Amino acid sequence: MRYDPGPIEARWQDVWAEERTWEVANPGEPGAEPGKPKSYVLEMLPYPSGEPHVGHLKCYAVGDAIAHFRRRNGYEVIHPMGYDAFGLPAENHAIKTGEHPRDSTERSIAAFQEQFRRWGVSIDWSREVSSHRPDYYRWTQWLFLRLYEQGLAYRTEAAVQWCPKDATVLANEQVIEGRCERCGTLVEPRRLDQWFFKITDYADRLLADFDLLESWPENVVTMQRNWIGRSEGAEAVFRCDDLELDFTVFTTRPDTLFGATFFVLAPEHPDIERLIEGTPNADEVRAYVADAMRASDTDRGDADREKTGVRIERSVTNPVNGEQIPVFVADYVLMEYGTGAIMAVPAHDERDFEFARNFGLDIRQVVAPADASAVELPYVEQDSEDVLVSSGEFDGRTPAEAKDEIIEWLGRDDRGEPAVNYRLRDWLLSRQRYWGCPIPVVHCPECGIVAVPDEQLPVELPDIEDYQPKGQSPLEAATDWVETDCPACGAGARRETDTMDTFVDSSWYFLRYLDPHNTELPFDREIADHWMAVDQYIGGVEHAILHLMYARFFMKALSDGGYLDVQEPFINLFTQGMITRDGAKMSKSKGNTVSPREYVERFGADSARTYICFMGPPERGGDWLDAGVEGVHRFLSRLWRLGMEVAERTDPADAGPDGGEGASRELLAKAHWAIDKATRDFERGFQFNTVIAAVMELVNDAYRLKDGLYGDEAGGAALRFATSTAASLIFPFAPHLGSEIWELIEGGRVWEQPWPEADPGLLSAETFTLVVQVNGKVRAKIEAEAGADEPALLELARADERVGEHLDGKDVIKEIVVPGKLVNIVAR
RNA sequence: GCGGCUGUGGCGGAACUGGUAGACGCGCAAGGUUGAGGGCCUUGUGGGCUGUAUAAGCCCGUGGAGGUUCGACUCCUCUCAGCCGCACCA
Repeated sequence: MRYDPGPIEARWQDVWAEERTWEVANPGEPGAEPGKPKSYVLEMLPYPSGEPHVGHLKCYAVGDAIAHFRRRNGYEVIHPMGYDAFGLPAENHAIKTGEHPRDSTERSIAAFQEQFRRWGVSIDWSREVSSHRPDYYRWTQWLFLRLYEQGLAYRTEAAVQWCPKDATVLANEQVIEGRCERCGTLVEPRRLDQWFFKITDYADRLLADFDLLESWPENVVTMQRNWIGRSEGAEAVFRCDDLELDFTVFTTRPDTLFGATFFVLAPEHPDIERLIEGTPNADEVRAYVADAMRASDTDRGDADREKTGVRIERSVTNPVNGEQIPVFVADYVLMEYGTGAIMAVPAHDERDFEFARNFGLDIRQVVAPADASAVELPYVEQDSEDVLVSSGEFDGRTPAEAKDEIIEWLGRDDRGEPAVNYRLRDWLLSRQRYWGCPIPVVHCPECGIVAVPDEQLPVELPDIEDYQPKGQSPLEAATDWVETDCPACGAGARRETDTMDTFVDSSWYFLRYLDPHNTELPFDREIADHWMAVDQYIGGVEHAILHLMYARFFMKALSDGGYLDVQEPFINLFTQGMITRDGAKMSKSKGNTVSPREYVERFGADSARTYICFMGPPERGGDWLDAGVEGVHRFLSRLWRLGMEVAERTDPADAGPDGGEGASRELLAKAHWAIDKATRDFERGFQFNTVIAAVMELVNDAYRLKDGLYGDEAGGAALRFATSTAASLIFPFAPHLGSEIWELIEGGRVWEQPWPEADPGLLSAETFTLVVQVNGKVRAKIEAEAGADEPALLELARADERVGEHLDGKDVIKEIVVPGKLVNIVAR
């Protein structure tokens, strides 16, 4: 007899599909269980492309284990699934093949559905959504309009990052080292009208509300903090008297204002032309600016690059001391950060120092150690003991004191004020692409931008012939669709042809799952408030910044609009590590991919899932080894055979598991130990590898004791209990086999059973192994009675022959006794 | 440069609040079952040394160096290596 997972898995999958086992009802609906606490277990929704890979298998195996564990611990678990179906890969495929992205996407979705069912993931399929379907994106558009009404969506001309290959605008987050995240092409700047979400309005709340989270990986929080990049400091006004032009700069070091010896503008700064007009080297400046604009962001972003710049024949006034300081344009100053202009303090800033050295400019030290000892310039690191020098009335103040005092002093006559600056930019959400959610506005020559009325939603994506990007959205070609009437005045108007960034779609999908068939609203507020927030979110770290921050922003914006209560969408976040093959990231080009389908067919879904959870802590990555899957498959086979043999050999009428001695007692104790161990490790978080190891130990012991290999044989009741317990504990990882063996031994459905509880009476043994140390080194292990007190344990320890040898001729200085554990005798 | 994480056998990894380092699995080895192979079952498996019919014993060992402690993979200081994120952010 041989364990053949195929028929077993198919059978249980049919049961779950026919009986709709994993569906849960909303409050007030038939089947709702208001007595139960809710738990929203959610894995990041997949982007359907081809068929699922091992990363998906890992994500859903981990999430499913959590979902099962919570269900059996009395929670009403909502565990839905959907597809993030808009996006570039499908569109690129369409460009190449001419196939409609909808067709390839639907095909892929079918493959994902088939695999998820085949994996036995406990999904509530009645809540399935896909972002590309009109009944979903209708609500994406609806939500966009609500944000628009709240003033959180706006359109403006902006210097954007343009990918020439994909012919589209990219968000900051999609530009990696100056290259398109997707295709690696160097990004170019362009000025275009673009749609933005005002995420910057929420910068402080996005920071503060980290406090509302229970458990997020530290590194994700840190990444978001850095991305938001809040810095406190001051704005100070440097005036160009010639032109009566004020330049505000942001600085985190107002204490060094007296050391500002020159002033630098970013090449993109809008006032450069005014400044240089009529100056002798205007053309030289223009040439520099043109060069800088042409240089790629990668080149400009390189901190090691030689500092270049050009002098503008103007000066500005340092507000703290009235000094006229020279003005430069240099590309090390970025237009995107602060005001695009800086005060340069070469003595206390490495970049300014380098620039000053290249251009022979004054370097004036204004902060020095308290003992006035010489320091090497630039002196950047601050010490709280430092004092200001050459700073007029502020000499002798510490930098911290000086910061506040100088800001206040400047503030008195409007030369400066405290300021907070962020690295975070507004979210550029428009894309000049076809396969996305249309932005529901029209452009009317009379009324300007007009929102499409709610009752006309969805603005459906029209079919087009040619997907090739041409620098504008391919939707421009759908003339019948583009030309429309203004909803406000009825005059001829044109539809917006940009589509939304797919991150908009995925910023609220977890709300649609809650009320997926609502035709009046994206979701009912009461239902959303019932299920939200997500109690456990699971996904890859690659979404640490983008998706997770956008969804947090959406939540806050919707909450401000009164659409729901929750501030933070994901209370607990778990980020899984990546599975590699031969130590390398899997990729089709390397040919080292692992096809879940192949392994599921060969070893069964249970083996593949259990292996993934057994590889190691799931937050870490791991290298996929065929031998590892085989090992887990061997273990599941052993469990299956154990079940078969026990079912045949024993009888339900065998005496109950309460009694027993010898081998029976030992096996029962092991089973209860495994229950206890598995439960504690589950509750600790994601310690799946040790949960599975505990079940393996139980199965090993059952094998050892069933035939009385080392003494007497375990009785039928003990064997039955051990076997069904193993099935019950392995169920969250291997749901099919767990169900099969449970049914075989106990009858009924294991998932309807509460999670087992360990019997404390069987957990505590009558004896324990006393470890005896002499001077901290283990010298003996003695069986001792569980309740033995300190003197008794000491006596036992001293009576040991080896211990005696090690104590021989020595004076005992100290004796440490940890009851139930060990004795340590210190002797000299 | 800044921030975060990780270093334990041949490999993946265990070790809860300091108390038997190496659970469990892979690999490897031996024995059993089998016509053979596979499969399955059992046993062994950190390194070194002593010892032996079988035993057993001693020393070393969690990246490295110190420290705290009766006792350290675990706590502290310094240090090395690797991975990830951000990076001219004023």
